[in-house]
Amino acid sequence: MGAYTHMNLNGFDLNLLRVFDALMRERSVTRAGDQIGLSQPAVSAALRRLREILDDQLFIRRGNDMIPTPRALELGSSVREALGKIEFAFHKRRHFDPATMQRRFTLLGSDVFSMMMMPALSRRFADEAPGVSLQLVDNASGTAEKLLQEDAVDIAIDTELDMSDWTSSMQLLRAPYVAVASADHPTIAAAGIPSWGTIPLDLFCELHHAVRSVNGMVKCAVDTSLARIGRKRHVALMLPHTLGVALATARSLHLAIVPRQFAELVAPNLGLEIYRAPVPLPATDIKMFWHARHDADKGHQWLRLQVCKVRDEFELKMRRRADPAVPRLIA
DNA sequence: GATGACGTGCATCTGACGTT
DNA sequence: AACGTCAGATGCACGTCATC
Repeated sequence: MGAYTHMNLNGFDLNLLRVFDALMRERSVTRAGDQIGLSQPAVSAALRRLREILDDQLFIRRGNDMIPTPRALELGSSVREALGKIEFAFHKRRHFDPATMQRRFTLLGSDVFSMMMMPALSRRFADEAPGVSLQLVDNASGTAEKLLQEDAVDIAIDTELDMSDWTSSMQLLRAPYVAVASADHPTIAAAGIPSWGTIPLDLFCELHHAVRSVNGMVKCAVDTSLARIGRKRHVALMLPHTLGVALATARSLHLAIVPRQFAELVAPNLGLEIYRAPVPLPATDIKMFWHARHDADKGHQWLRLQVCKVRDEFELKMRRRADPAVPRLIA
């Protein structure tokens, strides 16, 4: 840090930062040039000058990929942030008004997110930004990163993903897990387990489970926890959506592990009862991801703010309903 | 007008990688 | 192993532009 404090910027071509940023994004000299309107030799020459100035290779060629050095990775986010601020300063509108915004926002999220957030989000948009249309696409395909890069979606709501460094993100929810079963499940009733009671381990493993799985693979924290103590559960039903799992569970003798917020939302309407699992179930962090190119976009900022507000409202509503002993839902 | 910086297009070399 | 393909690096000639 100290070395930069006295860095002389006289004669430093700030366009080199655009080249650097494009290289960080594209990992290719040719594609970086395409992106910022320069030829490949021009980008190559700019990279040579950057290497001289920073005394670092910055990108090392491996096949058809340009791998950033630790120094480049260290600089990447700072350069993006600086360029974002410059772009923002040049393009910001003096008076941003959601009421006059004409735009379509596409969000990527699960049916759980859809049920928890979309009704309130849609109300907010109808009230404050009537010219904006919202679309939620299912995240079952597992291609969030690709869709963000292609600008096919504005925001992806998902669990902690191994995203590229061109994404920005923020924590949205912490989702603990609970077990749900039909409120008149005879075996659970016979065992005398109250609502929010813990299902005994033997019974937990004997009951048939319904799980959400988009690709037929079942790899949940509950299975890991069971395996650790030499036990396993019987998965009898796999469905691609959590709501489908909840509906099937309500109308069968199955047991399901679902996010707690979702369980609390649907249990009263579906005739489900909520229980605790006999093994520890680590909570999942749900994050909001977007492309860093939208960091300074006023409309996008407003969208992100609305998602956070709806999240806060939802949290408040669920805390009012919940047992005071229940821990906070949001990290 | 001379000069320097920086761009382009083109040719060529080089290395990685996939295919045969 | 040989070959083709792809993409980055480099050098060259030349054009444009700003500055002196």
